Amino acid sequence: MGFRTRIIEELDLAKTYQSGQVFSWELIEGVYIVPIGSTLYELKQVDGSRVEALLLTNEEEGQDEAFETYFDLKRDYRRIYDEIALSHKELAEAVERARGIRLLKQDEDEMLLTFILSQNNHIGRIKKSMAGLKELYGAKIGSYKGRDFYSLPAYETLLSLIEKDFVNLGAGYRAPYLVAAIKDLPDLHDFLSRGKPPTEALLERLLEVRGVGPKVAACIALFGHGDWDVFPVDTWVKKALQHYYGPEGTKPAFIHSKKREFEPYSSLVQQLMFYHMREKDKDERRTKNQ
DNA sequence: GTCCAGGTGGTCA
DNA sequence: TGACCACATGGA
Repeated sequence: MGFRTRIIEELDLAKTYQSGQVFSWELIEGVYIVPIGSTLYELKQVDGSRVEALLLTNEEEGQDEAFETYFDLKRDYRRIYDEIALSHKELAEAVERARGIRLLKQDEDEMLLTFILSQNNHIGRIKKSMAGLKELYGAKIGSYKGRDFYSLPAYETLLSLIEKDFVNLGAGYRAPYLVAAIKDLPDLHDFLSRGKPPTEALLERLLEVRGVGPKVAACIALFGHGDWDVFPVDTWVKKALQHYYGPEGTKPAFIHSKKREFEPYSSLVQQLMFYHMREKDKDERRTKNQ
């Protein structure tokens, strides 16, 4: 089957790209090159909310379904954004700013490695490390305007890597965490092969991986497994909580009760808080430097 | 030079 | 539990 081009509604590429959930896209001369498994797509924003997708690699069985899963195409985001703005008035501005962001369902192993790498790190450096890992040890899946794209390395290859290899990729003190997490992958896969676990059980299992704490576990559950009932709290979401709810906004008990209020969309609320605070910060820096 | 980043592990009270 | 610190790295 497969398609040459298709249109996606309710998707803003730039916002999604900058919402801190995806580290594998490349922005090249105004278009986004998006790898999904071993398939490569070129995505172009045709208007405010519509995107045209073009297949760059060979047609393969099942890739349409993979594409739909990746972009979460069955969910009605317009309605969900409206609902969030309606039931949480304080978030209205953040909702309008973030509208167009979709929550991507990405490869679970890639999310594990990516978010272990993300702790106390910058998005640009996370991207660089992951791109280097793929380029050095993965398989080439395609190219665009002279730029080559690579898959995540095979498990056997990952297993052969040592701490030094990850240090060379800029992983810093997280290198041993990555090595340990890779060793844990077969058992993790075994755990998951018994059927999709409830979010709480998945989080609990992920927390057993060295270098994975509550925040990283929540991100893996969300972006790798599509669990929407999580609420990852990082430095930016902390700033947002303080911004909206004052000093007690960052207390664990308060966060927990807020998360409950945001359900079943707590993950999307978290995402738009993250995006809103970062964009607000960028705006403030821009005006300051004038 | 200093600060900070999609935090976590370890220690101590 | 909660508060504190160290952690490797490089861009702003």
